[in-house]
Amino acid sequence: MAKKVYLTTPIYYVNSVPHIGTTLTTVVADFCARIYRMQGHEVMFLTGTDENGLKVKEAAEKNGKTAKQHTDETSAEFARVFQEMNVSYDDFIRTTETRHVVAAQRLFTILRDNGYIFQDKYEGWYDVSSETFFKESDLIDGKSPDGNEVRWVSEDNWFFRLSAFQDRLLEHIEANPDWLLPHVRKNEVLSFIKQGLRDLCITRNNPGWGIPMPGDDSKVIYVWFDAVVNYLTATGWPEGDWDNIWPADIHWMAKEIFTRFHATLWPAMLMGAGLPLPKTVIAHGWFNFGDAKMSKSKGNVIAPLEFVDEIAALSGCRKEIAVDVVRFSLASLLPYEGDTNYTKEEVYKLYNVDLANDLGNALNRTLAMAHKFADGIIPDAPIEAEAQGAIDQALVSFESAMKVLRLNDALDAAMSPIRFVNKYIDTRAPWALAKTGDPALASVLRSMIACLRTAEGMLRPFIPTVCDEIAAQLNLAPTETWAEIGQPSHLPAGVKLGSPVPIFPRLDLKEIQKKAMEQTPTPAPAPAPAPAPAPAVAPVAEELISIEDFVKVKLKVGRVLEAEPIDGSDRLLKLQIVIGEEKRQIVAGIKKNYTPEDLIGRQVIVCVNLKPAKLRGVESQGMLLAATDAEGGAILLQPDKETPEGTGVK
RNA sequence: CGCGGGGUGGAGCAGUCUGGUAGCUCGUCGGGCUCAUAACCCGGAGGUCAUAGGUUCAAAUCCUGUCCCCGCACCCA
Repeated sequence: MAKKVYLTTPIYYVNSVPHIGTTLTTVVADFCARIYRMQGHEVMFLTGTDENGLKVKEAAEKNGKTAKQHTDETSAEFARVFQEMNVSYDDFIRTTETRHVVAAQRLFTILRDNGYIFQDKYEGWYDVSSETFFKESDLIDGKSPDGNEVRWVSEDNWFFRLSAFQDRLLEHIEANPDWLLPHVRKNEVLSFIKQGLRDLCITRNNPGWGIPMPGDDSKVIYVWFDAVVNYLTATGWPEGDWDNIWPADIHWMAKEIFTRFHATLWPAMLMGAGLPLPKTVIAHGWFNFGDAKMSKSKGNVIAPLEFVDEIAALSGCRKEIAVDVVRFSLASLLPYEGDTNYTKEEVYKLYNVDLANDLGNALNRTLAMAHKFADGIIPDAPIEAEAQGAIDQALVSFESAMKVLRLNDALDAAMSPIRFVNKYIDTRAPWALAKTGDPALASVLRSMIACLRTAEGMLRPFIPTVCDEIAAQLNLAPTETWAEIGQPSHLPAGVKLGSPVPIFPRLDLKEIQKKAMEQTPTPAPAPAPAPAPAPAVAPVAEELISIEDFVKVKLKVGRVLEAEPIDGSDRLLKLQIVIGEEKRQIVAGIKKNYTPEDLIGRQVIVCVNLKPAKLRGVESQGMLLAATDAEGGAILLQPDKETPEGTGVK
């Protein structure tokens, strides 16, 4: 039996729900899975969730749930979104599953037996606030690179001898130029490795959640060390015919987990265990969201399923078609090397231009002409050389794009018969041929239909539902294998074509823009001169919260005692604030508009029950309330009159 | 000298590795067609390829310097 083609996405961290970026990675892998299946391979497509790590436990407890409840719920949400997005995964792994715990421990043991994991009394500088170890040479003026206090620690831990693999990794990269893709990323990895790989501390003290280290329950395996093993777990390793799946053919991911983990740590682990390396490791870039970075506070995070519903509602297309619209947009806007903008407006444009005007309309006009000039029957006539050439070229371009997994270029190739046919129709003008009774008409019509049939096959991995619809309107069976695309037998003559029904009703972009303007009151360039009552539409646009929700936020009056800048930060100031009896350290991003001198002695409003966070490694125990100016600078709120510190605010 | 990415017609990008007529999508202007979802097709205008220097017969592309922008540096695909 031929080895399966094995494709993976990263496992997603269960502390957030899937957004358009998560969906991008997963859907891109799905494109590949569907392409390989059509090309006759047996495919194993894996995705899943990463559920270990201390933060998972903390997040669960914060929400009053057990870690298990929390991970069950979030993991199910990922699975639901992927299913709705028509992602054809074969297995969904969760790192809390027994099979994974067993595999991770097993690999740990093998590496230890092979001498790549060693116990050491760790002695070195430890930055408590960022929970990171530093070398002597990393320290700057006796502080961590982030400017935090470090302390000398000496404790038992377990290390992975990553440094032992430096040369072998470099050799492997040199010997396999397309192992790491795209090449810009490969270059990053090369320079990262050449800087020197350090042995990695791969155990942590057991917080009661995580995979216990074999032979020592007081430690758990470091999350990243366990997470990458999932790719091996899902093959059944070390039992059964796992090597019918492993090695992975493609690990897909986004760029931030490429260099450090998938292009160095993971291959080194495999080398150390004597296991074959994945054949291709590839990272895509990020989506940005227009002017603004994606951030929850700005509310510009695109939730995939909501966006699907929105497209369906705006255009009137079916929801399953809207899913394909989003899939199409992900392929089309895929940030292969750099980052790229992903905005709803951009997707609407793609919808109209590529899907409605080009693809939908090409199908529509072709079917209409076939009915008008050939009784709706696929003519028995040769395909014109020009059309066949375009079809062949599309297949060739597709193939070469897929060699380096440029899915955006592959999509372009799949669309090319459509772009061709629109020109072709214009050049050959079937209506004119019909008028003069030109015998070429049958060939021209058949050529047009052949282009659509080709696109139906080639676009199928990207937009399967749309392609089903195209096949249905052509009254042909859906294309199943890549080999049949472009073959004469794939387009039987004499078939009675269906009637044209628009798949993508055009979007009225002007109307959408107008609506968007109404919903988002344009940010006032200056403070509004007249305190006009808030427009009635404003609360509708935002989610309403109850008074119970509001009072959860505990606000108090405080006074700034001390203020000092934080090294290396353009925005942050470290403040000591007195709030009644209490004194707190708060880190605030207000350096743009305030100097420390401005602040000392000043009264401020503080949110006192915000979860403490570390900013640049400095603990912040609350948040100052402030307005945001046009440049993103902060404008602090303060009581209108002197107020005793500690007074509640609501 | 923290790390990374980038500066190419009005907008968004490709081309840079492997030097050789500056390309794509949108917009804009003009024309064509009438089969089609006011869609489709053709053509025009618009670029000193950030900047200074160097290498070369030849530079957006290679080398050196300078300026500018963005992301990261909690978390995040």
